[in-house]
Amino acid sequence: MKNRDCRGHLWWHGRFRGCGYRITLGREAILEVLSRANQHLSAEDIYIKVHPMYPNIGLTTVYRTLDVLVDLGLVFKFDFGDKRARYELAEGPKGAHHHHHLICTNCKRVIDYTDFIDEEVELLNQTEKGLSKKYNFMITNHLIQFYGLCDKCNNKK
Amino acid sequence: MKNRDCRGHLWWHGRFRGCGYRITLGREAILEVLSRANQHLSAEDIYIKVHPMYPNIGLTTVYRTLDVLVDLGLVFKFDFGDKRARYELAEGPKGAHHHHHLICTNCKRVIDYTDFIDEEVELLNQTEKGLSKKYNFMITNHLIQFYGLCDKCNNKK
DNA sequence: ATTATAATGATAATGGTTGTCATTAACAAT
DNA sequence: ATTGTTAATGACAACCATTATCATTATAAT
Ligand SMILES: [Mn+2]
Ligand SMILES: [Mn+2]
Ligand SMILES: [Zn+2]
Ligand SMILES: [Zn+2]
Repeated sequence: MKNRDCRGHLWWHGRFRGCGYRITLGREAILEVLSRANQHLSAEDIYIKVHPMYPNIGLTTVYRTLDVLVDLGLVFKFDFGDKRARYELAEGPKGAHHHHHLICTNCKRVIDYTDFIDEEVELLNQTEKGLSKKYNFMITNHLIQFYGLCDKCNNKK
Repeated sequence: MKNRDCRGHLWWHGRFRGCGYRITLGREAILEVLSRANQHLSAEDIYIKVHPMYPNIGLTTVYRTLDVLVDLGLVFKFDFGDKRARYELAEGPKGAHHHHHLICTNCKRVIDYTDFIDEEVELLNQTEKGLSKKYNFMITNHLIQFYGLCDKCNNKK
């Protein structure tokens, strides 16, 4: 019975209810899968992983729930160049764990990194501030991906 | 008769031939369209714009040519969240014009910005160097996009 | 328990992109 | 200029992730 507060609610229930969304078994199962996963799951990945605990779920519901979660900012949706969207929890019970990505253009491996160097955090803040002012643009989020060859693919050359 | 060198070759012919690719009318037309465009074109956009100067071209050829151009690094392929890929010349006769993007999550407008603040360039270099060492990852490119609300959409609230 | 309606799931449809294959065009060799 | 090799093309079909539809069910307020 983890990740529950004193009223038996999961950490995301409040945010959900606050926006008029209902708590359903399917949504519980999908969020359970997302919070357990440490990879970047596709909609079908999630659909398959949810089946054992909730066999009646439909793939359509997975897509719809993911849309809601993305809208709420609870989940990030990524495009890593394979043809399907990839989803990843934006924040968990322990809080946010924002990170950036290294993507190998050869083997398509994706490496998360959260260990930003100080300069990177500082630069991002300054850049966002500068851009906001210059273009009168309210920045709420960013996507930063570095492409290249991972250690394995680089050694093969 | 612009963008030609003394032998009547367009600027990209050398790179093309060097990789064993042939110069065809369709490819000339597609690159012409790409170099004239100042927006982010979809494959179909390009197909339509090429028609007047080369009516027999097929959409398949547009896709295939774009694949080649992306492989050669002459064109960048982007995903801005609408369902189609967007293409943009990576370098022209005047050289590269790398830039980053501001994307309005409301009206989907995309703003290019090349006027990096000095710190941004410096920080990017440092970050790439740090990541390369830490993960033994050879970085060849990066994608940086800021999401939020553009001036118009922000004022409507 | 009743009620209003959000959510679901089976299914069909959509649409951007890719595969197939016979034909054509590019270009190196002659 | 002619020929031969083969990359490139285009019409068309197929693919497949994602959406739309709609009758049914489950949620939560009353
Ligand atoms: Mn990640
Ligand atoms: Mn751009
Ligand atoms: Zn790799
Ligand atoms: Zn906007």
